[in-house]
Amino acid sequence: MRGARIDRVELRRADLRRPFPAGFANRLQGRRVRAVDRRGKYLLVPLDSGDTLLMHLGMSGSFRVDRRGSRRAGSGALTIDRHDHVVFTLSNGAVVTFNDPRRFGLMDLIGDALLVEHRPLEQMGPEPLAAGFDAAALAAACAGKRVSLKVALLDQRVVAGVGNIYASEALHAAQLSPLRRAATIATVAGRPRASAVRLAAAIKIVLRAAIDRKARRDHDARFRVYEREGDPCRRRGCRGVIRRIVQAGRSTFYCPICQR
DNA sequence: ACCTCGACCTGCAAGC
DNA sequence: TGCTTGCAGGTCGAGG
Repeated sequence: MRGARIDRVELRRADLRRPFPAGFANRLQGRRVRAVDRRGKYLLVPLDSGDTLLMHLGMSGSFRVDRRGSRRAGSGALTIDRHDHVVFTLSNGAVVTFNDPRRFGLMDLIGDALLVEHRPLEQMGPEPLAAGFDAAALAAACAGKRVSLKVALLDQRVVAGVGNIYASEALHAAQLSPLRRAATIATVAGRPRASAVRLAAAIKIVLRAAIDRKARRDHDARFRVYEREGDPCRRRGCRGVIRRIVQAGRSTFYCPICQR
């Protein structure tokens, strides 16, 4: 998409999680894509018009890229799935299709002046893989929080982009119980606790490893705790059995032996 | 201001 | 086979 012009936008329904904004397709058509960025779980596509296309995949959203004119069996028409909701046709011959069975995804178009006031973006915590994210930042964000550590990690204001799988994975890597109050890793006397140091490092390691696996298209990815209820803990020397609990309506997986 | 809960949707697997 | 139930990678508004 980067550098290309958006020649055509086809909306195959009127809404995803929310309605598309007024004039969505018209405001996109003919515009050039300046960049394709990400902040937390949001995709940001600034355009030459001064608008930014804001997108979120929700739970089940995905993009597919087809090459116009590429050979396909039978006709030259591209196949359309019933959950293909938006089709972008680009000047470089690419056709980018947004598919989302559950429609928890989101597309919005926001003028740059208003973008800075966009609530979720404005309040979003630090990018975990950026230099600015460390034990001190994490500890500060957890200060005074009465929620559990697991629920705090899912709060995008604490740290950006950590979802339900990697919240559990990071806590296991840091050997911290998901049930602890978030405030228990907060700063004492100006210095982050060892638990905050471990958790900040674990988040980075777990996310980098996950991105790596995806980059290598390794679909054999094995989680250490996620979806492993009843299975043995994978920590060396630990004889624990992975447990599943529900926190804030979401599944949490952890080892009750090595996570404290 | 902070927190928890249910709602929003469809698809799939397990159990009966 | 066909029904029901529960669960799924995420927000977000209502209400406590």
